[in-house]
Amino acid sequence: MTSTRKITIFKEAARLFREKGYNGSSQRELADRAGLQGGSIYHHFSSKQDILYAIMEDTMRGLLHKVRRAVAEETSPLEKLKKAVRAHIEYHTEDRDETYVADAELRSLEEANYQQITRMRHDYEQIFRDIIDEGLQAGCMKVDDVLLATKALLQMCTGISYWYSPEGRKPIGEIADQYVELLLWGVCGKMAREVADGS
Amino acid sequence: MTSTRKITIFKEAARLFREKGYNGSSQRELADRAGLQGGSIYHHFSSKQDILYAIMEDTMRGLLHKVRRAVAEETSPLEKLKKAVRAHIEYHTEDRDETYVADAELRSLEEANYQQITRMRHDYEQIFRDIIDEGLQAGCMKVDDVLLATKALLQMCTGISYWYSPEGRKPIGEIADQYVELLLWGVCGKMAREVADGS
DNA sequence: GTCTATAACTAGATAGAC
DNA sequence: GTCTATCTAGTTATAGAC
Repeated sequence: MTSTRKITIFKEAARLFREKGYNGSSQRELADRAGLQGGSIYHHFSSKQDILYAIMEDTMRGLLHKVRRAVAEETSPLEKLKKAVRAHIEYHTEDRDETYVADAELRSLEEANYQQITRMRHDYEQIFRDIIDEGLQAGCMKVDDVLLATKALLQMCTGISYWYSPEGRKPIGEIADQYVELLLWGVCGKMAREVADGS
Repeated sequence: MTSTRKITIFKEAARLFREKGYNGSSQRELADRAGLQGGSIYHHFSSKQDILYAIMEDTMRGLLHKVRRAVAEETSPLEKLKKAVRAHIEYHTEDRDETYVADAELRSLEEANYQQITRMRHDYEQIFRDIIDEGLQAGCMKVDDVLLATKALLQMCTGISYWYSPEGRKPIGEIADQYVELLLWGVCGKMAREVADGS
């Protein structure tokens, strides 16, 4: 992504696709928002599908990178999970248009692109699955089905990009903290923990 | 929904919209799947948007009805939450095409329809918000922000309609049980509970 | 690198025969 | 109640001027 024009098209596409969906967005409206005429887009991207794929690929690559880095700093499964979830949430609030599109438009990808992005999504989920596996072995976590717990966890956190707004009442850090608390302790666990702690 | 033909179009539309999205689905393909010619659809529905609205309205009404009934049987907040979540999950697996569309195509609704469905969604979320509020007051639940917890909870459970398949390895009842466990206790809470119980 | 013009096609919806 | 034929408008993408 060298030229600034290409970046503008990329960002405006993410915003437009988020608002109206990939199939509900026309190349003309995208061009209009990016400040050029319809045909000019094809100098920067070979097709509308090409733009969608760029958004998806960039997002998955960014997520993989950020979460792997966050996890690498830690050794305990609990700290790894906290860091991973925070990184996931930060990315989903900072680049919320792109992550929303990456999450909602899987079905709009053509076959080859779909295969590639699905592979990256699988690698991404694997990071979380591995952490929970470690947590079970270390005895600090307890779930019946790791795959199910991973899906549930990610769906809950990904959902933030559906409603989060930077103008909202709560700063990102607080939202992330509360999601971590919910994931670790649920709506009841904190009571049991206080009993266990004798507080 | 009197005629069987209308029901067929309704069901096929839910399936098609789920697969390709509202804007990615053509009236002709829908007609084809429902076993009639393009123009014939307009004898049963006045427009494509009308079909989408029917799916959304029917789904929200069904969810409201089912979850309210489930909650009405119980008095304790904990049992209410369990029943409500199970009802939500059951509905999302039984009518997974409709619930998927109802969840994913909000942005494809025209203004007046959007307002109506958003109102129903608000009422639906209110049921869960009220239960958690009761739980806090009764002292059997503990969360920092009820609104945030409600959103997180529903997003996690709604996500089931994105991956659930009736041919899958796990029966619905088991999936629902494990989601309830996760929501109540998180990935760590069950350890603390065992300590508290002295087991 | 951006423009205008347009080709080739597909969309939702309607009209009138049966 | 379903068909066929068709209208109008919008779609992605390309071509060639500047």
